[in-house]
Amino acid sequence: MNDPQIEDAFLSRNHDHRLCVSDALQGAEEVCARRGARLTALRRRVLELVWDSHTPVGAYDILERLFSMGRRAAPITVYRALDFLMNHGLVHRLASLNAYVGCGSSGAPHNAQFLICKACGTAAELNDARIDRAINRGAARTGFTVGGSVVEIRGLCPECSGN
Amino acid sequence: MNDPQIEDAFLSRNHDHRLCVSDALQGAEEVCARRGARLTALRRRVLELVWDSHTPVGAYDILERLFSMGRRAAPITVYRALDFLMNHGLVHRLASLNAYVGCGSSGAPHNAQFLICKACGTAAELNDARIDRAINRGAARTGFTVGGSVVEIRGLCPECSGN
DNA sequence: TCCGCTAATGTAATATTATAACATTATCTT
DNA sequence: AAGATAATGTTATAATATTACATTAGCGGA
Repeated sequence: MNDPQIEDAFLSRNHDHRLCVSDALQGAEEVCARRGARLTALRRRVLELVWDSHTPVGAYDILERLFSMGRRAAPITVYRALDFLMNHGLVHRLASLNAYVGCGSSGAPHNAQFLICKACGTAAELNDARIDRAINRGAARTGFTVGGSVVEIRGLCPECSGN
Repeated sequence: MNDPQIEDAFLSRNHDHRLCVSDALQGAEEVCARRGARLTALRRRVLELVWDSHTPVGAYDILERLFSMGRRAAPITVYRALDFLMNHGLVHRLASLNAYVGCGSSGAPHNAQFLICKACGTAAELNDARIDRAINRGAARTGFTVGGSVVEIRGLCPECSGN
């Protein structure tokens, strides 16, 4: 952390991220209120922990962080909170990582595509209608009726691909 | 199994499947021979068990079946065989199911899309270049460099969607 | 306000999937 | 046959997730 440019980038990214987290939490409050779903303290804290991480977090990471915040909890507690959050489209699960990320484009449960950087570990949500369309068409061609899809793309994010 | 039509379909499917398995094994032999890779008895048996199943199988299912064939084995044994088979493009892993399927369009490791029927559990490999293209373009638009992708589509296969 | 209902969380145990570390055996090369 | 390498065996354990049942918290109606 000696290069001032890197440091700046880091700080501003951190700052952005903090904003992002509070936005996400506020958004979540609203979504839940609108639906009469209860965003309890525990669920809120789990959502916060998911957002706090710059990269997808495992359920047991969340568990540890709860511990370090002084909250004793069992795995099931975390999984239940994550289930709730996923049902309300506030969090996604990445099957290829067994990990969870906050959902930005929230409001309802939905499919999305994820761009997972194998260098820095970040997972960006894509939501590209063209990919969905290609999937729907490809499936339809074989007579398959699409319910939902898991699309997780591994590679290098713009920052890490050295451009 | 009283409807003769269903029975016929089932039998012919089974028959096809048996053909399929022996084709797959023969193909695997050839691929491995060509590369100087050793398709040992164990690996061959694991591949056979994967193909024997009409639906994706878990590593521990394979383990059990090895036991029931009189072969005592540890989990790691199965995982190693599966690793070998995946490295040679003979088997795919379905991340959303933690399960494995035989690869038909074999010859080399590659990405593929999977159509997973939530009614009968079958997983069909798709290999649709248009989906790949959509993914590459969608990713490129964000500056992301694609290494590989996991595409697992859940829904109803033609047989199960009642058409 | 209090009762009773439901949803949420706690608690304990365990299932399921996967890997690490090191020993032994088989196979290939020379 | 000896030595090198690849494959498998053996044991233990890590990492992820769920089941079953008990308790607590929050809500709506008498």
